[in-house]
Amino acid sequence: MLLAGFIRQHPELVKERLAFRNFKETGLVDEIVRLDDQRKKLQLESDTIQSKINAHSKEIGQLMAKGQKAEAEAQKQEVASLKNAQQPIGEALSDVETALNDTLIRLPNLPASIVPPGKTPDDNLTVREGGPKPTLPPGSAPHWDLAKKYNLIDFELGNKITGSGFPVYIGQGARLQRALIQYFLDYNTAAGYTEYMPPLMVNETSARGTGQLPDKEGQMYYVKEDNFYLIPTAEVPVTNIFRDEILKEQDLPLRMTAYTPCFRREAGSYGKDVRGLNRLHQFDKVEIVQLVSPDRSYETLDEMVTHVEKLLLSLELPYRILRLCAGDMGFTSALTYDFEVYSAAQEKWLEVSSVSNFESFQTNRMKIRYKDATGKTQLLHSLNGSSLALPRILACLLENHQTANGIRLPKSLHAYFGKDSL
RNA sequence: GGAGAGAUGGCAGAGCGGUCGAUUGCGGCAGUCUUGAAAACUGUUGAGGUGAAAGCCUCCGGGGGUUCGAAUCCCUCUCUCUCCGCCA
Repeated sequence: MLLAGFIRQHPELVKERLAFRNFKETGLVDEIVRLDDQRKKLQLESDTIQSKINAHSKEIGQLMAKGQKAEAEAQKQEVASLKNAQQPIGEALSDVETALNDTLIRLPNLPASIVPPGKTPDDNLTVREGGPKPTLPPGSAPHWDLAKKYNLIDFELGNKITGSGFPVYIGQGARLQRALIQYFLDYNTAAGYTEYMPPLMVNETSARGTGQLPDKEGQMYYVKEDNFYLIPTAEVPVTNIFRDEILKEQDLPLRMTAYTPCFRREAGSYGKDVRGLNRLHQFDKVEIVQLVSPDRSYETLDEMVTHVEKLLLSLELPYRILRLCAGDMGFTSALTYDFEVYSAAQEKWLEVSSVSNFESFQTNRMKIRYKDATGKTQLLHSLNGSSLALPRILACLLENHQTANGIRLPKSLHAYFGKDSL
């Protein structure tokens, strides 16, 4: 969440940036300033009384030691009246703090200066395109037909076992999944990312830390018995590794990568958006996360974009990089680049990675900090991206590389898959 | 799931209800010594709120209670360890 101190200092700037994001309730900004004023005032009052109580209590101890019971009793009376005066102030303070926090958590991140204006995906800015554009042979098919033809994925079987959006990968299909995961992880660790295997369920505090709660409550699978959430992305457990930590400057930057299945309820999705591998309730993804000093986060974002771009190039897929407009960005992000690959048979672009800088929005919630060169403790910046999400990559590999006698695999996968085609 | 023990600063580990934000050791940082390093010695070393600063306030797993006063007593939750049960 945003820092209350920053909002106090720049209320108009905050309102302007929130409005740019098409956030309607900019009045919350004034509300926050007002609540924070109250908080300070009440805290000062309460602390002043507490200070007196502490002094009296200390004296009572000394009087008791000297056996001056009568004087001690008099002091006790004094403390009792102070506590009476403090009680309503303390209650008001606690109410104000709760209200302040509840309000702060409703504000999305401020968009970075280079975020393009706009409200819908149509307003996103195409930064660049790359990769080979295929010319499909006659009789070419969308991936759900190819998956059936080569017996790679059984969607109906998934329906039987669980429900829609839970496909079953079979034989070469399963093997290709494994090959992609292995390839992506190796690619990331070669670039200096440390591999993690985190839990697939997280507690409420972790879900709150990365901002899934309260924003996306209904989008996560929830285990009521234990109050756990199934992770919608490895970002959640991996970023939370460093929650409540104060890191040393020489430990930075921290680079993490993790393969996990991801679980999303995708309430409200329908129609051709969910056909085949386009949108699933469970899918595999390899994620990259970085924690860096604030002055380096945008440089790091560019590095991560290049990192993902090279990975896509190695898969020989046509891609484009979009800088998301203010209205299309996620709640927690300051700047996001989406990667889309072209699904040649469907003739549509599919998002396969989303690389974002959250600045201190997440680290403020999670209290991920470091000691800078001057010894001052300050918040780190967090970034993450997919490198990469598997299903749509698989869809595009199948569609774009289909030939009359099989599906050709890009060179980068030959060793991992053990064959050059399927 | 049952029985018992425990949770204190980066780590280890003290702490009679009052002067404890907390003894001590290790680690970290700075200095002395040294050509340099090591060793030794000296000092220093948690976080947050408020304030220009001095200071004041809060935090000893989380929450609640008793008390003039709680790291210390009580309740509760979570977690860890030991034993038993179940089990990949």
